[in-house]
Amino acid sequence: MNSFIQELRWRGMLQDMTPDLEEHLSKGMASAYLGFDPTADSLHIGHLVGVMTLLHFQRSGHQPVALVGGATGMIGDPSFKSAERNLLDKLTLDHNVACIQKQLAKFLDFSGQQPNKASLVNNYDWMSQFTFLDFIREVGKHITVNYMMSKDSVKRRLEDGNGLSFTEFSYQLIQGYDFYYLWKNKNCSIQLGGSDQWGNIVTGTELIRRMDGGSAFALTVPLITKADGTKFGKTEGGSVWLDPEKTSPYAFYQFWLNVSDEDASKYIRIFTVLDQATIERLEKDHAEAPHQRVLQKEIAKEVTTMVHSKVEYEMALKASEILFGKSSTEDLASLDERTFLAVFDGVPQVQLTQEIYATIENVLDLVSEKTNYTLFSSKGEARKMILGGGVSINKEKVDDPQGKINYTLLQGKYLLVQKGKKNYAIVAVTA
RNA sequence: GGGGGAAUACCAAAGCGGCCAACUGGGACGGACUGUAAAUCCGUUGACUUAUGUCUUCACAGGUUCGAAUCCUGUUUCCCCCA
Repeated sequence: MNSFIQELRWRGMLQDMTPDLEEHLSKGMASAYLGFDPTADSLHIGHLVGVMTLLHFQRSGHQPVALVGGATGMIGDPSFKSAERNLLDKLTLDHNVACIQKQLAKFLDFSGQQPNKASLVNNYDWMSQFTFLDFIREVGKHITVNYMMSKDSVKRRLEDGNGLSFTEFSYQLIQGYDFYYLWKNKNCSIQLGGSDQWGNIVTGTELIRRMDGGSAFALTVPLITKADGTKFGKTEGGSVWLDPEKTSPYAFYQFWLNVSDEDASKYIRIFTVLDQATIERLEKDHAEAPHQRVLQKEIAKEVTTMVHSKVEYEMALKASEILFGKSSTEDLASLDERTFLAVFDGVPQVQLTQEIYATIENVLDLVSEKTNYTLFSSKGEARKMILGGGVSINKEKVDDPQGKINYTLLQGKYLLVQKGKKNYAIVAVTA
C-alpha cells in the first residue's frame, strides 16, 4: 500500500511533498486529486504527467480523483505566468470540460466495484452556487493577504511590475477551497500537481487546517524538461495533443520516437508503466546499440497504445516504416487504398482530373504549378530541389526537371510526391 | 516641445553613385554521412519553362543622374539625449 511514494521516487516523478505524507499513505487507502485546467478542448502531453501520477496512485491501491476546473478555468491560474490571462467564456469552457472529461476516462478506471475506482469532479459544481459574499466571509476570512502575497508565483508577478488583477490573485484561494471541499465532502486528503502548483496546493492544506483543524497533504511532480533546453511537448506544429483530431496518432507516435537519447531514460519512467527491471534492461540494450533506439521505440509504443489504441499504434508503426524505411515503389503499390490513405493521413492532397494530368508535360510542372505549389512555393524552388536531389515521386528520385511523366499511379489514382525526408504530398488523379 | 540617429531579404548585420538580387552570420530547406539523432561537410534561400537573359526588390512618395540601396526633398515609424 505504501509503494506509491517509492514508485514515484524511482521514476523521478517526485519533486516535493509534505513530510508526513508517507506515513499517511501507509495507514490505508487514501484519496488524492489532481486538477486539470480546461484551457483547451483537449489535453496535451504536458498533462500526461499528471495523468500518470493519478494512474500510479490508483495502481498503488489508492483512490484517484480527477478535477476539471470548470470554475477555476474561468479565472486563470497566474502561477508563473508573465501576463494577465484572457478569460474564457462559459460556453467554450463547458465544451472544454466535457472533452477533457472524456479523455481522462481513457486512463483511469472509473468503472467497476473496487473501492479505489477513480472519480471525476468539476469544481464548477460547488463553486457556482457560492456567492461572493459568502465566499469572502467563510473562506477569505481564514487566509491573510500577507500569506497569499508571499507565494513565489505571486511574488514574481509583483516584482516584474506586470501586476496581476484581483481576479487572478484570488485564484489560489479558490483552488485552496476546492481542496477543502473535497477533503470535507469526499474524504480527499491529498492534492497532487506539477511543481508550479506547490504554492496553490499548500494554500489548500493551510485552509483545511485553519477552517477545520484538519490535516491534508501535498505532493508535486517535477516539470518535464528537455535536455536541449527547449520546451517539452512542442513541435513545429504546436502542442502535441491527445485528441487524434488535433494530433494524428502517427504524429503522436513520431513525437515520442524522436525523443533524444538524453531524455529517453527519463521519459520512459514517467510516461510508461513498465516496471523498473524492464526499463533497466531496455536501457542496457539501448546503451549497447544506441542506433537501434530501443528506448524511443518502446516509449512510442507504450504511450501511443495507451493514449490511442493498439491498432493506431500498429498503423503508425507501419506508416513510419514506409515513410522512413528503405521502402520502394513496390512497397507503396502493395498497400491497399485504405491503408495507403491511413498511412498518409494528414498529408496534403491535391486533386487532379484525368484530362489535366494527361496534359502535364514534365515533372517540374507536376510538382509545382499543377499542384498549386503545395510542396514548393515557386518553380525556381522546385527546380533547385530537383537538381539538388531532394525530390522523389513514388519513392523514386527525380533528377530531371524536364523529365516526362510516366509513373504508375498507385492504387490506380495516386502519386506520392516527396520533398526531402519528411515532406509529402499526394496527387490524386480522378476521373 | 527642442536636438541627434536609424529604417536593407525570415532574423541580425554589411554596403554609402556603376563591379548589387545585394558581403557575412544565424535560421530554414535540401544533399552526403548517420539512428527519422547529434556533430561535420556541401548546396539552396526574390520571381520567371536556367537565362553570361528579363522582371520586381533595400520603410513610403517624389526628385537629381546616362545610372541610386547609396545623393536631395517630403511623409511615416522607431531609438537616444535635453525639457
